[in-house]
Amino acid sequence: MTPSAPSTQPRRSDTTRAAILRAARERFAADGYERATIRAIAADAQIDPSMVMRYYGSKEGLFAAAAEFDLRLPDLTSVPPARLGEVLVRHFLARWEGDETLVALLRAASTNPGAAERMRGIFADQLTAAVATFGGDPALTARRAGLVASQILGLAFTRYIVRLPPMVDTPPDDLVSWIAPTLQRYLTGTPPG
Amino acid sequence: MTPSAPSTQPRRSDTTRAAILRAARERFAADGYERATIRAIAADAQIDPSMVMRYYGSKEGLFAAAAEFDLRLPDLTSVPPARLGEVLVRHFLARWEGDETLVALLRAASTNPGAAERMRGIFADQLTAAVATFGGDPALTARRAGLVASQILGLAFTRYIVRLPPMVDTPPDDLVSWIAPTLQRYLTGTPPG
DNA sequence: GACCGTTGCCAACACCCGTTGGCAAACACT
DNA sequence: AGTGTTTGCCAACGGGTGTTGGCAACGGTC
Repeated sequence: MTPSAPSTQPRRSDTTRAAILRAARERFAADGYERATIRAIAADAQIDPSMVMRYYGSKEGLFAAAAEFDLRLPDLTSVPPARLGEVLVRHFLARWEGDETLVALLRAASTNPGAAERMRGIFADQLTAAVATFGGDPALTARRAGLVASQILGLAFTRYIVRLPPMVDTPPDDLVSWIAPTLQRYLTGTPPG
Repeated sequence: MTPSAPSTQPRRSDTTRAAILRAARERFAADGYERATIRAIAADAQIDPSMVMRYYGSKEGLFAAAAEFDLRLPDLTSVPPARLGEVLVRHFLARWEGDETLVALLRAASTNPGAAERMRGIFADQLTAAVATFGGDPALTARRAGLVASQILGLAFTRYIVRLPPMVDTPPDDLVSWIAPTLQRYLTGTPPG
């Protein structure tokens, strides 16, 4: 049984656990939740499928462990207010390309309620909190964060999931130049109407 | 066998075919491609699962028929150039709320390669063509269309799939006000850099 | 060396899936 | 009335799924 105390002694099976998690992230990112089978993940990790069950309880539990994620948003108060948009797009692009966990989460969120719930949590909590740090009308922060999420997730969806050719071919720097002003306005622009 | 000539005499089974298609769209939109089972769709349409196979060949064939879709983009040349963004957001929002086909396609595109391919076709063909109608640098039209798609699909993804609370709660008119300037710049703005 | 928890594999269970073939009733047409 | 086609259902097949229990090998502890 998994001990309840956090960070106990290292176990001999830690390498296996890590191999499972890595294979799970790959499969979930490539195939989505339902098409990524425990058997395939176990084969990638070169262990028996029953090991996955022992260490993670169930497929849902494995996904929950594999989709653990932190946006690692930088401290926005130390960023020149006029460059907030640029910093954010650049950060998200780098975060997305360097870690397939977010792609796994994005793919799975379309069909798996738990994944959607986690996505909601990440963007509602972490992003909204970051937006709230630099003041502004509190009644609007949630909406601003939502709009930012819509453009960021749309970028990821078209570039990494659907793979629209223009979005795949455009170099990251060009994407930043085009999209930064959008986020800038969502974050600091005066509300329309 | 399905006759090759288009629009032959109406068949007695047309109502069944339509019922299957309607149920399929609902299920695909609600559950995605893999979780929407033929058995469930048949149960919704109150017929036997084997009927689905007879009329649509396979699950892929059924999805292809259910995901037949036209953006019905208006003629953009008759729109005041300064209001292009507003017209587009409003059109997409209405199109999305009134027809669950697009939601089905969006959900399925995350995990089903065929669905992703069709999504690529719709946005690459129809949207790019519409963007091309009002001139501008031809080398940039694909990129402009891709950027528009990223914001539109991000809006749909956060509002209808992940259901981020701020995106769900914001009234359509407010969404139009916020997002229209984004599309306007992607469509007609001068390229950055 | 004896003991006990850990790690791993094998075989199997129960279930659900897409898909198929055959058969009865309903219909259309002469 | 008789014939051929269409519509529909039933039962089943083959395969893949998540999940479980038991059993051998290994590791550290006394």
